[in-house]
Amino acid sequence: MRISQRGLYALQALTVLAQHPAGVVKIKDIAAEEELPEKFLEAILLDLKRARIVVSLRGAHGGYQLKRSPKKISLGEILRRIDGPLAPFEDAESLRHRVSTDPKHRLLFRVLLDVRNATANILDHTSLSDLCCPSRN
Amino acid sequence: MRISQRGLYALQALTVLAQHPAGVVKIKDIAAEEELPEKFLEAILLDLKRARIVVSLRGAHGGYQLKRSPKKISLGEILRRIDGPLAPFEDAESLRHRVSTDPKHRLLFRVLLDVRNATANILDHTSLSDLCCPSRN
DNA sequence: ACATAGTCTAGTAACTTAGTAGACTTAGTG
DNA sequence: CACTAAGTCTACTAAGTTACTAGACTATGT
Repeated sequence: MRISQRGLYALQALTVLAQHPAGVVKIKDIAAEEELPEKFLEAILLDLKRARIVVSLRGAHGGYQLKRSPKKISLGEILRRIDGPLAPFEDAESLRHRVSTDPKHRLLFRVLLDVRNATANILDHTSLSDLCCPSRN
Repeated sequence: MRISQRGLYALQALTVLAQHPAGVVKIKDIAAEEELPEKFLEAILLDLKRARIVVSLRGAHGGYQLKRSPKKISLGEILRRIDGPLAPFEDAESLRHRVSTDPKHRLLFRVLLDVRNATANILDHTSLSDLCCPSRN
């Protein structure tokens, strides 16, 4: 896997929200705090909303907040949503179809699967709260 | 990190070479055996040659062979050469420059570093011989 | 000299990424 | 009710990357 700018921005934005557990935060404020391009961030937050990671309030005094406790939101969940599967290869299927013929390929696939699992293990066991407030875990 | 077609092809080609320890193998034969686009493979092998992973012989009866024992060539070395660093982010520097300001970023960087290390540990400890001839390790 | 096989330079079509522009909708305030 | 602040949606685009291909060149064995 590879984390895109989009993915990185998502993580940054969500840590900002994690640090404002009380109320909603405006896109503009998130963008300002983390120095992210506002319009781009807009699209990212919309995506995170559809993924039910954040909720939004429209109109004056609107903004975003986390839908769940930061403890319950893992980096794995976020990055899978934004950047797709955590595996080091495009899609498992195109790899898997080669596997049948040659035992070499099966072994290679196994190794790449191990890489994915190692990555997922870390990312799925690290939450937003681990990032922004390690004291109050 | 993300393994490109190029990286995958490189691994496939090298396992073919690993299975012909005796002599040289022609690009055409490697391409045929693994069903890879010949001209593309050509460029990849040239790259692997510059990386001193394979050696070539020109002229009639030319071809490629591994420069070292398959046991001594790790997937990490190959993929780093073809696809760049094994880390899940573009370049460490652009991430590192944010780190200074906010402790959040330091923690994020740490997690991503853990991912890279986990990936590297697997890939650097798996060799070509692990892929193609697990019996005679 | 001729055939065979690697080398090198270029280019290109398709796709992805990282945005931007601008109109539209919703909700609070006076 | 008008105004304003804020999210939503559609569409576009510039730049870069990827996965190739074409074709001329060079080296080697017979």
